[in-house]
Amino acid sequence: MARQARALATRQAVLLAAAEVFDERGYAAATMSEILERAGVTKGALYFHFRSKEELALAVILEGQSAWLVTWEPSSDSPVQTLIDIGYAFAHALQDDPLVRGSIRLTIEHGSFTPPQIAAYQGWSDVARGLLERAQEAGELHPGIDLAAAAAVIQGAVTGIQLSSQVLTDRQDLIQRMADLWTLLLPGLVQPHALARLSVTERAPAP
Amino acid sequence: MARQARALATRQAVLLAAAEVFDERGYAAATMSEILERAGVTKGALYFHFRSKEELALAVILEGQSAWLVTWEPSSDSPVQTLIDIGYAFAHALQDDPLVRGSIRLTIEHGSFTPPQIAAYQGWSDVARGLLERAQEAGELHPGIDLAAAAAVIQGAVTGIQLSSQVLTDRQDLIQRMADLWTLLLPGLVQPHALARLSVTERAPAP
DNA sequence: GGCCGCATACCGTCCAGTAGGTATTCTACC
DNA sequence: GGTAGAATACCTACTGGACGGTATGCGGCC
Repeated sequence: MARQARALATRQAVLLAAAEVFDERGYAAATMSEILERAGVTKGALYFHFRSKEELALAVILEGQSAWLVTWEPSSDSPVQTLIDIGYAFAHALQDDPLVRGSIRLTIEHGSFTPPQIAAYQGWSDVARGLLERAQEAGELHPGIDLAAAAAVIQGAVTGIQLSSQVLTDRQDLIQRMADLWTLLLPGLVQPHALARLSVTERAPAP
Repeated sequence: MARQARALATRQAVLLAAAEVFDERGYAAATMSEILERAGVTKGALYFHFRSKEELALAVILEGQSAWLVTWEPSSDSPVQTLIDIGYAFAHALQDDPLVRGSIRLTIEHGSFTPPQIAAYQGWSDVARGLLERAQEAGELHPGIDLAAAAAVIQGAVTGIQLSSQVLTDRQDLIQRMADLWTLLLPGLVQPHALARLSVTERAPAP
């Protein structure tokens, strides 16, 4: 066994560099050479840790997903408030964490990695769906809401808003766009009495 | 001068094949060889009409945009109804028109073509914004709505829903997802009396 | 001293783009 | 209304370079 610390360090360096390059160029346009260069690592080192470009990309996707899931700790408020908070946490991860950025770009770029992509989309939907179920049980939603449909809409809207914000302002207005989304979306979802208790804009500025 | 009919035909064949391949593989992973093969055209012919791969992609983007804009004729109803109808027209174009599909994929895949991409995103926003302005003048919207923000949210949501639908179901549930979006979104946007007159689901089945 | 972790040099493939020639179609003039 | 010749449209064969991946060698921590 005895995994050496140095090995882990270079593995992380490669992963980080790969995430950056994949985020900037996309999978196909990214070259191993640029990843090597940015990681300050040679080809042998990289191919010792990852057997192919595709395996490296898959690793970026998975690491990015877990890296961002780690940051999510459910707030004790209403389920809908938790959903909103998750959205903002996701937004900040997208702004700050290169691994998450790379992971998202590879996920959005469909083509080569169908299974993990579907998992990522479905994962978001499932989280939203679960929270909406709890909200429905708590009587916070309008009656007759189709939970699966609502969860899918939220997942899609978040995806698209993130993408638009990236293209148009390099994600600088992402937080504002999320607030606008909730402002527009919540009245059709939650009942007024629950709506009044929600904080649509971000509550605590990121530390 | 004297554009020959045959030339136009091959140009169209190339454009169509390119749109298909770009749609399936993305810009970087698409190869000219596959485009040639699918178009039934040789390299010389292609490079006579398009000087480079990038120029070909730009042509696909532009043709796709105009191809889809052509189909849009404003209905005489309320501005918001027009917005809904445009959404459905766009959805059908995405399902049926290869040029539109390819154009959208190249647009979403940011990287090489920044100006036309921004134009595409902005264009959608501007159309939505204009219709919302008219709706506001007609007193159909809630007071205090931020038009620019609402337009941006709608544009982003449509983008994301289209993308999710593509990845998860190859756009088969796109129409349903659009209906779900409007169901959830409109209550936060338009006043009840206007809402009652809107048809959220698609009105006339596509011919 | 043995194996983990990495370095270097190299290979086969494939791809965008080009050079030059050939076919097709239009124009002009008889 | 037929034909020269010019412009347009297209074809074939090729090139140079870059890319992902591998074979083999080597140094340092157990």
